[in-house]
Amino acid sequence: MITIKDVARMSGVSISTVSRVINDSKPVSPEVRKKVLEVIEETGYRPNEVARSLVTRRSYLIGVIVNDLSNSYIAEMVKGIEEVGRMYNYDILLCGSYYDREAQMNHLSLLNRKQAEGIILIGYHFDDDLIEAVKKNTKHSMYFTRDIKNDTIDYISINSFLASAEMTKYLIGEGHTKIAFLSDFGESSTHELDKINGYKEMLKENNIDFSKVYVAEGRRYNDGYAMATEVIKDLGNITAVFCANDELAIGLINHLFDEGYKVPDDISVVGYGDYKESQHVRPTLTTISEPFYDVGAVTVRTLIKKIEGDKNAVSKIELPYSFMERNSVKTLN
Amino acid sequence: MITIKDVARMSGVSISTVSRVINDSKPVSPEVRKKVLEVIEETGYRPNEVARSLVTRRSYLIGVIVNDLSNSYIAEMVKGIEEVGRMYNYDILLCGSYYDREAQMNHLSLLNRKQAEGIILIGYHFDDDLIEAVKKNTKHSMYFTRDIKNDTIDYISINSFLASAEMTKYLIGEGHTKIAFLSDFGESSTHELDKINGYKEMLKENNIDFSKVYVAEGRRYNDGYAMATEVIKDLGNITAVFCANDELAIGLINHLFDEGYKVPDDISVVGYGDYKESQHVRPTLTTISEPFYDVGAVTVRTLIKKIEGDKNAVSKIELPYSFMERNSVKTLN
DNA sequence: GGTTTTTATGATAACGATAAAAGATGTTGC
DNA sequence: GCAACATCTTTTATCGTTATCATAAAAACC
Repeated sequence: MITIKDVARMSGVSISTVSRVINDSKPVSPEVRKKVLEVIEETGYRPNEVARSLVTRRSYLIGVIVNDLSNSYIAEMVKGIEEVGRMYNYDILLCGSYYDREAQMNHLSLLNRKQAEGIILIGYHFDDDLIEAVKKNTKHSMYFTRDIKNDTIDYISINSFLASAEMTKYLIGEGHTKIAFLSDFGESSTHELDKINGYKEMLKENNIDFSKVYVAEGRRYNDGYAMATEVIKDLGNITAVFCANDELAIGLINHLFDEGYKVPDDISVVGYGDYKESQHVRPTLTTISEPFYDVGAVTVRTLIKKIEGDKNAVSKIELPYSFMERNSVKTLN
Repeated sequence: MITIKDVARMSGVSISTVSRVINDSKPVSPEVRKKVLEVIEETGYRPNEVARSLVTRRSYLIGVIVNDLSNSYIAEMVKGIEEVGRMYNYDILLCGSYYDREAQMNHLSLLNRKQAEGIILIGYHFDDDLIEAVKKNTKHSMYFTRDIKNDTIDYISINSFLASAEMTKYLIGEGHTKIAFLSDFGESSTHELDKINGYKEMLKENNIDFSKVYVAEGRRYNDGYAMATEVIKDLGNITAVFCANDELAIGLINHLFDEGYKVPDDISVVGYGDYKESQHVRPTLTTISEPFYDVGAVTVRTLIKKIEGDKNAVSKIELPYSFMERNSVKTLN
């Protein structure tokens, strides 16, 4: 390993001078600069960032704790984080925690020891003590999405209450009055609760008495697939199912298909999130588009602003959603 | 920030003693140990890994350079890398390069400066000079998958020639003789070339004269979608299309569907890779299962072995594939 | 032309930890 | 009782940088 010392020796100057050339921090005479750069070029010298970090007290490291990278929307967010983070010269240390609290705690501690300058938590169900630990140990942090009990933390999200209400309104507009909602974890997070509330509120506003909330075991494809048996039982009573996320919806639609029912002819199904997959299934899925890439991008940008001392960095942001009409809803009127 | 110095002062011992307690590296008397641990507990002291790295010359950092994280199979591999890497106490620094050579070079340089102990490249089309740069600057590296011109580098892959031949054999067994192959980048990488060769070889073995290779613009959904127009033109002449990857296949199937053609009734389509999506579409896709999670896991495990000095670490591994029969092929005999 | 100011460079002390050598204390053996 | 040894602890050097301070040389001033 070649160090700054070697470069100094080989160019016949002191290490301070080499450091100056590298960082452009103080004036250096043209001849000396040229010589030093030549030696650097020749030797392929690269400054050791570990040593640099130690003395500058900057790591340019952002830790991302994420439950499951195999979720397509999470991958999309991470992509946004990585890409924008890198634009600002920050590196992304990825930590997969797979819904395990102990793993999350370990990652937090690790990121701390590694001198990470900020932490992004992606997921829904963070325990209070995890959040306390983050607040206590980390200078800067951001969350996606906000959690039910902690409104003091900084987050980027979208207004799921409004989005959900708009989707419900659309279904009503298409002539549906018997609309069920398929929730993932029920009312355990603000985000999910908002969706249910938006749905119920819009029904109320339209003087529709009927409402029904299914609660799936989880939020993945299989959980939606499993719920189809319930939905099939109720086929006479409902004409549409509003699913809390696209994966649930696709699982549901597929199981209905496998049992011989057609969407949207036999029943309409809509999703939420606009995961990449929702354009790749047939029928294409009518859904709410959450801009996951942008969420990641804005999250990391805000975090970097905070790291760099911007006191005015707005840190509770709701990004706009959009409504994506596709082919999974039947018009009844 | 509380340092080892503070802990030493507060426990009334030298910093070396504190270091020993932390690392269990040399004997420390029970009373002293207890006292030090108390102080650590009280103060919430966490050793600074940056400083530690500098002196131990270990970073426990593995860099992953990946073209596009929004590919579901890549996300799955990264998951395997992250999870197994962490098992062995290594951290994963994620670098997205989006098919940009300059970005790849920058990442390489960055990982070097950060003292990464190993690098994993995930993708297909790495330039020779990138690979040269990796070989020159990095002690240890692994690739997925192997590249056409560089057989000196270490990789984990699957035997795509055999896999492709097996799939072709299956189609022939189902009575197909007019089988087309939809390639992604043509013959630009060993991996892709092997597939084409496996397909052609099996046709030859069965004395089938007909062969036809479409070359798509890229390897994503849209590229498959676009190719449907070509396929439709040939509908009288071919009965099956073997796609180089699942995303291409799904795009193709969907466009066929959108134009009123049914798979597998009007034409059979098979894929390659067993991406998560292939179970979530209807019809479900018959395909070759590449164990992406395992590929990631084995890749990182092998890399760690090399880092830790295991001279015998086998570094050109082909993992077993498996054949997944689903519902996208029509039996003709 | 001597003093002051500017500009370029070098020497040295950090940063927060580990590791090797040296020192202090206590224990054992004969 | 003193040498020899084991056990624990401190001292000191080091990792590869940057930052501060000091110094030498050159430029500017009147």
